[in-house]
Amino acid sequence: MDKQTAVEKFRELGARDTKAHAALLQVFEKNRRPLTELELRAKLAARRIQVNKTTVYRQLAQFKEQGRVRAVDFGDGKKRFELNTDHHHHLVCTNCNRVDEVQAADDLSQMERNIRKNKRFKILDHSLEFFGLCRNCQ
Amino acid sequence: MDKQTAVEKFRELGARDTKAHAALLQVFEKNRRPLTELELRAKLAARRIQVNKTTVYRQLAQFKEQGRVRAVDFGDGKKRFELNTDHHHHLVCTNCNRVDEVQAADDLSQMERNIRKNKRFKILDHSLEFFGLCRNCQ
DNA sequence: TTGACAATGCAACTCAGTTGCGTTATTGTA
DNA sequence: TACAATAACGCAACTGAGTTGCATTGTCAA
Repeated sequence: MDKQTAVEKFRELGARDTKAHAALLQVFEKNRRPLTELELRAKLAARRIQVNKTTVYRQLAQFKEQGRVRAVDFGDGKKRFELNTDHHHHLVCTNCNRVDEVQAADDLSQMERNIRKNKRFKILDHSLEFFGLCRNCQ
Repeated sequence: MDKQTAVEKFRELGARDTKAHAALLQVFEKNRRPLTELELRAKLAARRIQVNKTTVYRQLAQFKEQGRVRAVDFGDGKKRFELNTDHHHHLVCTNCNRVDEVQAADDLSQMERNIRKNKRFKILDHSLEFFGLCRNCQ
């Protein structure tokens, strides 16, 4: 998608180019891992950009709707968001909280075919996260 | 594990046999799917057993510590708990919220071996949930 | 420049889950 | 059976993530 098309789409949606909007996308570009609202605002604050948490949540909802961003859940009661690029899974170190990622191979496709066939369940999405110890914490 | 051993362990831990304790385990036995605190208390209430939510959470923490129960996360901000029996994954219908399960085949073992080898990440646990439409909702 | 309306900030709120503390109940022992 | 130790309990108050209502500000196209 070239810039022209991006701007067109942007306008179509009635979205406007604001400071918080642009800054948030930059933070996501620079930190390619799932971030909480608190982490996002800390990153913004480091750039001397003060944004209210309500604003952050509303931008995130918009990004999600537009498919730019994806929600990730590590099961600790906090929503995390990351750029919706290639499909991958996470390796979460339960000791130092470091998050790495693994590209999604087609390991799951056979499982998904079986589910479709045996359970007649139509899969639209899935979440797969691994928890354990990173190389430094073992 | 026979009853004798179970009781011994129970005593070792200093745990006591209370109404809430026994009733909760019965609810888990009868409803073999992930349940929220609210659902658990509703099931208990149906049996004319009034239990405070604090008590439920404390029992759940104890069950988890003992390995009797496992926490499951569907990404909706609520913790769910189910009996920690065989390892399986969930099929969550995003329309009617019905939850089915699939036995964990060894589909993931190759992925886990690759992660161990390539990332030197030691996997201790993982969570895999599928979201989509059950046969009735398609 | 201006009018429409999207974006923002703020305060108040909801809801899941937790904590402190005084009370009650279970258990092993006397 | 009585008693002391202490686990379990209920209640109220709290925390923290996320949401909502509303008045204000900022952006954009005409």
